[in-house]
Amino acid sequence: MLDREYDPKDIEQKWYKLWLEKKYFHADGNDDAKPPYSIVIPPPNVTGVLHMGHALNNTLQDIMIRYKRMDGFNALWMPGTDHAGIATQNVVEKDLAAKGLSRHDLGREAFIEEVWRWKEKHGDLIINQLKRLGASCDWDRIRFTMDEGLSNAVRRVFVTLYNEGLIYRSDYIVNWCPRCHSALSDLEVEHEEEEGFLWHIRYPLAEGNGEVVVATTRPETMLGDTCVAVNPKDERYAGLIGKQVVLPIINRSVPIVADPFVDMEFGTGAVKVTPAHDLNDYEMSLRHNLEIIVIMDESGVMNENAGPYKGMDRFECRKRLEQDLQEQGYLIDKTPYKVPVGKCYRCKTTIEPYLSKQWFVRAKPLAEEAIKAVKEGKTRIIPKQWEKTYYEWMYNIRDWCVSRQIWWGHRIPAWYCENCGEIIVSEENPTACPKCKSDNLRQETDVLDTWFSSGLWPFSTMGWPDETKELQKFYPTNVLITGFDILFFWVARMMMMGIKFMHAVPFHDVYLHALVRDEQGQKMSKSKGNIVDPIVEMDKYGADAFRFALSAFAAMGRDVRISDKRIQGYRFFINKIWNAGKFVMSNIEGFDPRSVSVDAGSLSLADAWILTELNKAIRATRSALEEYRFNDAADILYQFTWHTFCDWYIELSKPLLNTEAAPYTKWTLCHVFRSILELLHPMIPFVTEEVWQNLPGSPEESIVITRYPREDSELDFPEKALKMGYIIDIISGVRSIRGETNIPPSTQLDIVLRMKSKEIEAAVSEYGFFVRDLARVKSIGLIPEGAPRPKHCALAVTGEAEVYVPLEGVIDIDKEKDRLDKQIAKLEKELEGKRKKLSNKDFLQKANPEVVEEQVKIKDELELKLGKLLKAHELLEG
RNA sequence: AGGCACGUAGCUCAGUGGGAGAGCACCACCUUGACACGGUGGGGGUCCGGGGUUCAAAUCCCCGCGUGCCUACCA
Repeated sequence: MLDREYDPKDIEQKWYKLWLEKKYFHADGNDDAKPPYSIVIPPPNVTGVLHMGHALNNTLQDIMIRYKRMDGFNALWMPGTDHAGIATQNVVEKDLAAKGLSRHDLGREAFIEEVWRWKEKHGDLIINQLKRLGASCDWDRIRFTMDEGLSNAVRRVFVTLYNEGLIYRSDYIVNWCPRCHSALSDLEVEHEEEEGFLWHIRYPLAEGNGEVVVATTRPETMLGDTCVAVNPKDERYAGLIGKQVVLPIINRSVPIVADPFVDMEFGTGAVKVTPAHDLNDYEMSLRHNLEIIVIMDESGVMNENAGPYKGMDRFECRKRLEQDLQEQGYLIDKTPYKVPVGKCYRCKTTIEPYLSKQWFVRAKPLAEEAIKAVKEGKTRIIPKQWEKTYYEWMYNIRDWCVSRQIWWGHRIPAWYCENCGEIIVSEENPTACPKCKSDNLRQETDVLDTWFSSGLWPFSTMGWPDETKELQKFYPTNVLITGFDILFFWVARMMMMGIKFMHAVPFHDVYLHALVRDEQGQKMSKSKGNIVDPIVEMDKYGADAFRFALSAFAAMGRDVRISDKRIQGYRFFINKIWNAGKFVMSNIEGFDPRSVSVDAGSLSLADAWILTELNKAIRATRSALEEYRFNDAADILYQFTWHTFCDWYIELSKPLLNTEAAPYTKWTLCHVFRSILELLHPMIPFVTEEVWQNLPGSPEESIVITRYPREDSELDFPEKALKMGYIIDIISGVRSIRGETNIPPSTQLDIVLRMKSKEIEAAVSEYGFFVRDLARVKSIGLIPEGAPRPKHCALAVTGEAEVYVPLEGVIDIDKEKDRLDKQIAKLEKELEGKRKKLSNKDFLQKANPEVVEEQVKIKDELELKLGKLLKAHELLEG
């Protein structure tokens, strides 16, 4: 028997523990009887804490995997965490800093050990939070991107790509974070517009009196200028090309060159060129064989090439330089200007374009295959609108900078021979240079971008490069569920790597869900203080309510707006289920569902109706889940559970439970309610298990492994369901009159019905008690069609009946007149539109005949209803 | 600069060619033996503006206006 109120806390823990003990979540690699179904988790950062995005993402995955598991699949949900190079290193460095230490104090090896210790200590926090959410991952298989197996995969991939010329090492301008002291890929830079300035600076000619004025948003880079460029077509500067100008302050002479890249319209049409600190300038320097001068160190501090500014931070330098230029008369103009600025996605520090030697993946050839796979439908991107974004990025893909100057991560398997300069890239640590046999080898200190290893996730987690039974069975995975924000970061790279190394796409479907925002649609951030903490929500309302809220809002627009209040709303839904459970249980005590065999003949109208409705709900839910329409699935089940089952069927069952048909009603109550729990289980696993366990005659030891409901044609009774529908309409009609004319619920009514057909009249005669009970009616009179209408009555017109409620002595007749007036006005407006449409010759000629027919039918119905209402109004007059 | 979305009831959003919908909020009534975390009934909308296609447009097309987001080597 269930407690008075539903209390999630103990119940959630109890069941999750049992599910683990029973190993329900474990997918058996040797089970060949069931078809496989697999999902790999987007691995959260090992240092992470569960946020709303994780909660949404993992709830959706759990819904799919639980659904498929129940539906007879060998379902594998592969879990794990990501080592998150920069993020994790930052966290541990911060921790050290609190003790007054830097990573350099420890040295590389000791620092890495420290990170591992940190991981051991805090790494399972987010895993436990996922368990709290109810995630049914196969925890026996949990992986970490730095595990030995996965690290081997990384090495294999790196070496293979290098040997095929798809990885190369080169000097290039990269996005440098002066705070993280590392290069970043293009994707790891966030672009923002900042309020800045456009400075106009005078560069005097080396010989003679002329000058060239350049415009720049970053005056400090002037110190590294190696030329000034103008457009060859620009007549203003035609005579100056080839001459020298002198850089103010540092008095270095640089040439004026002509390059078509220069936009004549912008600024003065003359560009200062700083090859070491700007990508365009770098490329221009290659075209003109220019000198390259690096003016900052890796912390963004000016170096010896900056002359008097050496040792200053880049922004301090800008200020001082501006002052000096001003004083010495070189600064001509300074106007406010919106400047695009790149920021480090980890620490928001302004990125410095910086010339350095880095490792790159040649992305184009890999991208081509990844594009093809989607074009050919081998992988579907859902919703489809994202396909275009995917193509757009893939077509314009640039080489991927994969080296990072940090310590935590997969160290690049490359060695440099100190003797002959040979580069050795190998899976095994080399002992001697293959070229000069020297053993004086130095290993590359850079590590790989975290996304490099994440890109291998769908197959590295399954044991690749070994040929495992898991790979054979579960690769490609069925679906990847993730946020659209990492479409390029992760999805695109898994596609490239999966196709390259497995010769098959990593997943058949990619479902991209929205980002979670706050009530006002704002991105959640600590600084805004608008963070909704999943753990807090689960503490307050339970994991089920929280999960249901997430699935209900999953596909609404592009954002998921979550608020405490909405979660509370679904908490009420959980409680509703609980209470329905209490009702069902108390009424079927001692009843064995297996003692009854149901058939069309034995079932009452209400039983037949709800069973038919159940079939509809099953069909709709399944198709919603198959198409990842999580919100639809949630809506359908919310509606069916609350309004169809609780509001109508439970109420209808009450009178039935006192009749001799009671066993059938008990059976139906039990069957439908059990089905509801099973249908809902993937979304709200805990409460459904608790209630389900209390129902008699459950086929399995847990709802987790019971069969997901399927449509049952044996339990489909459309004719009876239709009749039940008519009776429901009559009840609604009476209630409506009662409500609108303010007849108190305590007043028992006498009503008179006039039915369209004998058949329905018979049904109403047999099941009049439904109307009496649910509409609080004392007596039901039946009059034949064509018989005179009773006087002083309120009228409700349904499809199959006219419902008369005598009002004399019951309420104010005028109120009923008002009510009818309103309905008449509404109908007349509608009718007018229809008549107009149907008198339009063009419509009759050109519209689809079925449409015309339907419109005529609607018009007839409206007219009939209107006629009855007008008549009723007349009768009220007396 | 280009791209992708979005603009429907007070709020959050469904609906995507033929009778304007849901949840929450609101109003009225109701302590009926599953549930007041409840029940019953109800009010509320120039479907952003303008033009076009069509017999018919919230729905398709174009142009505005507004709002998000993504991409980009605009000094």
